[in-house]
Amino acid sequence: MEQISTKDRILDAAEQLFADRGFANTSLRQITAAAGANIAAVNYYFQSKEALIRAVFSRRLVPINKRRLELLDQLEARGKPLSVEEVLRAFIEPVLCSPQGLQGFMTFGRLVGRMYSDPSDMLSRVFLEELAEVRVRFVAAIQRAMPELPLEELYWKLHFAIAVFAQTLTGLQRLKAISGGVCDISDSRVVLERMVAFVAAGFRAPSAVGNAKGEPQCKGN
Amino acid sequence: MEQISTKDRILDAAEQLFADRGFANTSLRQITAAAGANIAAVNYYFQSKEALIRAVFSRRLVPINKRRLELLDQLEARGKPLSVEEVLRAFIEPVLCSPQGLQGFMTFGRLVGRMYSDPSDMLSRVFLEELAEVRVRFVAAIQRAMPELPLEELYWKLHFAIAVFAQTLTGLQRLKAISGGVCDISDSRVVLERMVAFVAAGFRAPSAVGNAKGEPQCKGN
DNA sequence: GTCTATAACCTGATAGAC
DNA sequence: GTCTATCAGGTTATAGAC
Repeated sequence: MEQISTKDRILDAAEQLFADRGFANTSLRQITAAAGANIAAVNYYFQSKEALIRAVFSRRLVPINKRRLELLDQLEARGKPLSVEEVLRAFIEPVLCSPQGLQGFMTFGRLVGRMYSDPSDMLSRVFLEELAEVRVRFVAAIQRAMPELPLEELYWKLHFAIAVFAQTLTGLQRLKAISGGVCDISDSRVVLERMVAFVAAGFRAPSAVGNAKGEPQCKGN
Repeated sequence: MEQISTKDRILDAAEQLFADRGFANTSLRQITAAAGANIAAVNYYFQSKEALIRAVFSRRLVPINKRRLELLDQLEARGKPLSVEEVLRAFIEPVLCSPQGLQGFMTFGRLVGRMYSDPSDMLSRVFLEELAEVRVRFVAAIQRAMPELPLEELYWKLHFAIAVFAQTLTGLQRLKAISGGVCDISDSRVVLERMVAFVAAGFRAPSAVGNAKGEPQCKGN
């Protein structure tokens, strides 16, 4: 019952450690030690650290992206207009509902956030590649949900939305600590709805460029 | 005219490199090379890499935090109720209006974002310490601006707000690239107002917990 | 498939000459 | 103050035995 392959144990350990400490701060030795495997094994199954990172990601992201597109298909098949909330939910729900339950969503959520904010060129490239199709579909869906929104604003707000999703998941423990335990982070459903409500309101906010004509308090900019 | 001290050249180079590549991915050798200094100099002026990181931060953050509190004092001295927008502006404006103009705001903004999302214990500790006083004051100010907002919700929304600020600044170049140049990131005033409008709308969004009672699509959570 | 041993390299930090 | 030289330890990756 408990026989998980060495390859999977390495993937599991890598996922956990990358989520906890980031990519640059996690060595292959730490991973193989945690996995009860030998340092050479990671090079036998994967060729390099970079390839291992890719594998850790794809393992979760491929089914998540599949589920995202399914949910979007369902929404669109319904025929009638989409709400921003529905589109946003279709995007995040598959992350929160990972097969490992809450524990899994915490781990992979942190991992996604780390990857999104990692400075490495390779990581952002992988991240964007892996999300390319999903991105196109969801941008179109939001455009259909808010046809009056100019494209430039849509991109800005999408940028903000991704920031909320990514940083919220990586920083949940910090939120709990800073709030002195006031914030309950144990129910992924509540986390999802809080994020969606905040972001959807931001999407509906009126254009901000008018305000920017105020006195330029930043001399030189 | 051009004689900047070695210490300052190291700080400048470190700031730029940390912003570009993160902390773990930047070596002291790269920094001293970029600064035209010797590897031993960084250990002469600062004791360790950790101390250098602290110094890079304090140099900018101390005046920024001072200005933040000044702006908040001004708002509160005015006597009458604050709006969320005013409080948020008082928090971010000092970052955007760094003395080095747009270039400086881009660099330090990226740096702040990196620090906020860095996995290292030491960095998050420094970050929170450096922000402790400012945090208390601004939490109180937002509470005064939105007295009806429950404390738990306030913390959640603050978490989202910080995410938007931090990730937006680190990812401005990415936004420009993904949007195909549609998004203009050159005017810090516009960036500020877009962030403030989005976040303020999120703060005013109605509570989301009611929605969370829907069918638990996440089995097991 | 899994191991040991090792290559080749980079890291932060420091001692000591100038 | 600024340099060279070096230390002790970490890293990824690989060759070759079992």
